Amino acid sequence: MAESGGGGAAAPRAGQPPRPTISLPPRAAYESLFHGGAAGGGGPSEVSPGPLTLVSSFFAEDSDSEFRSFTQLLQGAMNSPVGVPPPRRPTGEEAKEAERDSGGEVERREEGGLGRQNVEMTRPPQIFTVPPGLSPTGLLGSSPLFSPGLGNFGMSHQQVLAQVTAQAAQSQVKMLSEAECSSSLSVATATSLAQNTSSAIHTTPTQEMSTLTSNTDNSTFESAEGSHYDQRSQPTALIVDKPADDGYNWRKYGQKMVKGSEYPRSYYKCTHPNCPVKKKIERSLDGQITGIIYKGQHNHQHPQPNKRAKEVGTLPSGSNEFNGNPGIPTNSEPGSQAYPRNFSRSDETMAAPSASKRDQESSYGTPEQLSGASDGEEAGDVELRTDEGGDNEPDPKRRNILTSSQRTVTEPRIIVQTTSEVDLLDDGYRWRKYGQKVVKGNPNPRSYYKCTYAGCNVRKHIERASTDPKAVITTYEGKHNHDVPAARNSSHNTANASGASNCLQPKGQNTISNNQASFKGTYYRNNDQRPVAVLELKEEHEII
DNA sequence: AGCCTTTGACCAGCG
DNA sequence: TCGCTGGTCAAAGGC
Repeated sequence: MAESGGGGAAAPRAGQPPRPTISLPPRAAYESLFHGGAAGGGGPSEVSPGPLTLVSSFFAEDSDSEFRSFTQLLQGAMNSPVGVPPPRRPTGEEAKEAERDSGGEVERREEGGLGRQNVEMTRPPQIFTVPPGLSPTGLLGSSPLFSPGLGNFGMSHQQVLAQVTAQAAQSQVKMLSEAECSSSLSVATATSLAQNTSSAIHTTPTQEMSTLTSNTDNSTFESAEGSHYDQRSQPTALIVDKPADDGYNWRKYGQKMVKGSEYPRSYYKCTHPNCPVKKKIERSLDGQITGIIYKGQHNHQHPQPNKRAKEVGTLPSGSNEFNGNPGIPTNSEPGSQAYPRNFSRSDETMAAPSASKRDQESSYGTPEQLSGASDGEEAGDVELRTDEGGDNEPDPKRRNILTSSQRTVTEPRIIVQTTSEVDLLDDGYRWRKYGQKVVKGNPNPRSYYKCTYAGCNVRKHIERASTDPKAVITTYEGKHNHDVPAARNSSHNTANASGASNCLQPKGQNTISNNQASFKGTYYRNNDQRPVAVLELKEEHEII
């Protein structure tokens, strides 16, 4: 009890620096982005502006009115001072605020302001210049696209931010598995990614990103897996009844319904002796994880894989472990096999939705491999939060929150994918470049591609960070109305056939990588064996 | 037998 | 001071 501080944890406390704020444009302003003018009524069939456009448009209205590309925004985040961690607004408050804001001018505090501020950038030099997930996070998190005032999205952009970040983290975690198998991959990079992501999240000791309990019928964030799932009606692979499989052993010690959320919150403790790490998991009524919050740092090594190996074979097809890395040992412990040693710093890193606890343990052997972070169903929104301990805690407690909520996905779909690999286009689909543009402030052009499949209007934008051409943000827009070309698909399947084969890095499949390591996030989770490492943001287009 | 989940009760912080 | 809320405890039961 003493450690938790009760409900007060969510409330801002005296002494904490004021949270930066971001004023969102009037609802109509951004709604017009979707509807081409008057707010209201939009439908899935309507042509929506690309996410980049949305974001850019939003920021264009903001402050300097200068066009900002994803990269620019991201860079802004990257260059943001580390300090001034904004306290996180409690979920309950957000919910209330969302209600208040639902009608008009919206002003929200951007905590964590990944895209523009308070991004802790203490990562090592080799770390990604443009941390995957971080950039889009900041952008999207600030984007009116997901603001609560937009239809019934019901998500604050903080939530969105958290989600995106979480997803990014997930993706990063996933990449870790690849890193482990592939000598060509740099674990450090993955780590850095995670760090970046996490750092962006845990910007304040009391920070507590809102739980993603957004209305399931209006907005959707989900991983690519979810996307695939949705597209191909894949069997459910993510009914989660377990805490995220982060490789550690957890024991549930409580559950409670929390205000502001229709979902119950479960409390878990790391079972390791004297380990102070705890995590809270919120689930939807259907069992899907809507949020995971890690608190504290593991003071022990990551459990040895073999300990869980016994259950590996029992992993239900439907169990998706969202392996995050929630409690990565604070110190780069050599013993941390499951997770890259480099993760050490990101003690607070990721979590992932997962299946039941036992299942998750079973997957531990290759958590990242199986991670699929968010697959189809589970993939809803994933929010990874990191809470740091007290302001001056020697051993800062951090909470990693990863929330996901199941949502019905409809178009438009926005997938934010970060990758440093050249294989950006090879995601299983066929793409045709139809445009390219050099964005102000970024010497690297961001290219536009369209799916070549007849009748498919999916497009994706690829933007490279100005600071590092390999740092790429891929944004998907639209939804494939067809399956992935067989050839590539089979390839994936093959790779996915066994855990070891994950190292094959089949091309395509929403690869995610950082700019330094060729991480190809081929995370197979869906029954169709498709990689699910894509960080995807889906928005239900039922905007009112 | 050990570990875990469930669940109601209790405690503490906050407004 | 009281009520609300979140977090934790701990007994009971299950696997």
